Amino acid sequence: MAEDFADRHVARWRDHWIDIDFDDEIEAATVRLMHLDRYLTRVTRAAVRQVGLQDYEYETLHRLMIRDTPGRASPGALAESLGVSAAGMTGRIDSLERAGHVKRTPSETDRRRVDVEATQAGVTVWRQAMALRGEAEVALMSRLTRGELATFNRLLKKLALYAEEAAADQAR
Amino acid sequence: MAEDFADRHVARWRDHWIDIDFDDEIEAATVRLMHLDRYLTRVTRAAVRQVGLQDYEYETLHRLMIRDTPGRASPGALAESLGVSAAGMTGRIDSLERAGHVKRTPSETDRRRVDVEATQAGVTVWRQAMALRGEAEVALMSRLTRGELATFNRLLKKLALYAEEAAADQAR
DNA sequence: GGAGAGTACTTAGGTGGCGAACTATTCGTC
DNA sequence: GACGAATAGTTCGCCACCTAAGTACTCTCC
Repeated sequence: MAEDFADRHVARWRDHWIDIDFDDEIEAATVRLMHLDRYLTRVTRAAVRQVGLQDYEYETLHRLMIRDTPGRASPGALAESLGVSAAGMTGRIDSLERAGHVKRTPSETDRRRVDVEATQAGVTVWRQAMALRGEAEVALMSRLTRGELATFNRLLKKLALYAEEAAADQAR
Repeated sequence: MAEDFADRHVARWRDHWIDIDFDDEIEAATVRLMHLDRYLTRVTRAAVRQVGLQDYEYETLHRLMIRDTPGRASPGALAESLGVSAAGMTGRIDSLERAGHVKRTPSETDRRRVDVEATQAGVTVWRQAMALRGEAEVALMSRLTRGELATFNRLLKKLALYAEEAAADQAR
């Protein structure tokens, strides 16, 4: 197989870490993982632009839709799951509301609360972006055979479980 | 194996994509990949804070160090490889220069150019952050056996090669 | 049942980053 | 060898996001 970015990176850097434990395989895996994420981010951005959304608008709409209560959430919960501050969330919702992709409804049971709900227009534009994005993901992942993809997922899951655990520990 | 975030995500969403091709394995792999990247980003941020750097300062210093001409680059090249605008780069270098981690030297051959060079202090602080970050990466990747890690890398590389190619095509 | 702690969201003020215009220099070509 | 195009970097105005403070409620418990 040809050299990729990570191979070149590791070859260049093996010598610079005489004093710190530097593991070629681990470094290469990390670099590739981050590289792939960047690629997916770029692809998503392209899809999002095509349907006329800002990145942050799509991201917010997306998180709103993939909840267990799809299309409906409190600003706080949304902010939390997006890793954005509550103040930042207010701004995002303002923008989405102005564009008509989302609407605020005051809660009736608790007057401090607000419900954010995706409008029909919001759902439509989100699904358009998702479809475009999905195509690019399929194109990428199709480089693996079904068997390889299954293996890949099994290994990713082992790592993901650890990451979830570690993140939960840290939050404690 | 226990359920992870991606399993729950896919289970929840299988029903919502009756009209668009939705592949469980591909979706799970994508979600896990992005999740892991987030984890690595968070871990890096923690390491960076410990040595008293801002995220963007570390990132810049890091990119400066992992070039083929380590510790030395033009602002333009740096901006390009960081995916940051030239204007943004000016700001980052200003900040790093003020902190004494980097210094600007006008080029002698081409008077439009400037060289950015890491100072001794900059290299030291970067290496401290790297060491901390490396520990976390090893902890994560150690969840895989050596054999699994090799397989993981082989699959990642297939995807990475495609991503590089696709990105190059798009730039054309 | 009312004071104080806690919660949900918004407003205010400051910062990094972006696109576009600007400055200074070099290259290409006639 | 001189003029226009290209290139490197910086400055400027704007925008999203952050932290901290503010507003408006609800909950706890004496």
